Amino acid sequence: MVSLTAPYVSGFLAFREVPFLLELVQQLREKEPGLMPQVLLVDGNGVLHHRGFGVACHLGVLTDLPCVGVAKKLLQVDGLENNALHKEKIRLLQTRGDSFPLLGDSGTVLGMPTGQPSPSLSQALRSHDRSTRPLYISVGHRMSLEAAVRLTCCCCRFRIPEPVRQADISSREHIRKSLGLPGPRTLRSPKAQRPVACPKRDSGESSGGAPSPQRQADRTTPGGRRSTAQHQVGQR
DNA sequence: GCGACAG
DNA sequence: ATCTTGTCGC
Repeated sequence: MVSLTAPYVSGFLAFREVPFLLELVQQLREKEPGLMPQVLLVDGNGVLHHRGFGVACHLGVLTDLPCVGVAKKLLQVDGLENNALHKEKIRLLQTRGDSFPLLGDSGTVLGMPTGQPSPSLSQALRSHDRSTRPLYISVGHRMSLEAAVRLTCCCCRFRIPEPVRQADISSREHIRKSLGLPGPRTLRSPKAQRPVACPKRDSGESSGGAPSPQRQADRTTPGGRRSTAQHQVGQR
């Protein structure tokens, strides 16, 4: 269990979560090196970021592990917009694995002018046949966008890649068992709501024939927090 | 008032 | 992220 102190500010997610993710990787490295994953699926963006360097890039550089940014919402940056045109493109993704490149209008890659058609470093991906909502995959560290998209898709039993999904589920369970037991909403009684604690405000992989390369994700802060005035409770 | 808003 | 309301499939 960890206690997050830095507030969540869009564009600065890494400053809030990376210290804890890094510590986990380091502990794994010294205590269970055999379980060290070959790649990390990070709940957040890689280069699809205001400054081209999201949490997946931070963690990748600090751990020297290949990282993939897996976001559930489009970070509208560099001219990218979740507008009608974008939604139409999403609608055209027919089956799992279908994707399209997200190309900003800056004409730069990682902030460096190319003077050439900029290669996309992120894509919208339909990860499952049964889910219309896409995943926004972006290069984090030491992996091509193509490999990142394929790997992510191969990890999807449902919309969210299993490593991220399982981390999410277990972390929420851990929080539920420690702090009160809000438990998942039953959806039974329409009027069963807990009192509000806080009034307002605060308010490179498949080498060899050995399949099953990656595993382990990182995924951090679940939801639990929001009790005192700002933020606490992390997990794992 | 309205749009944005990775988690 | 969290919260609501509503729909659909198993």
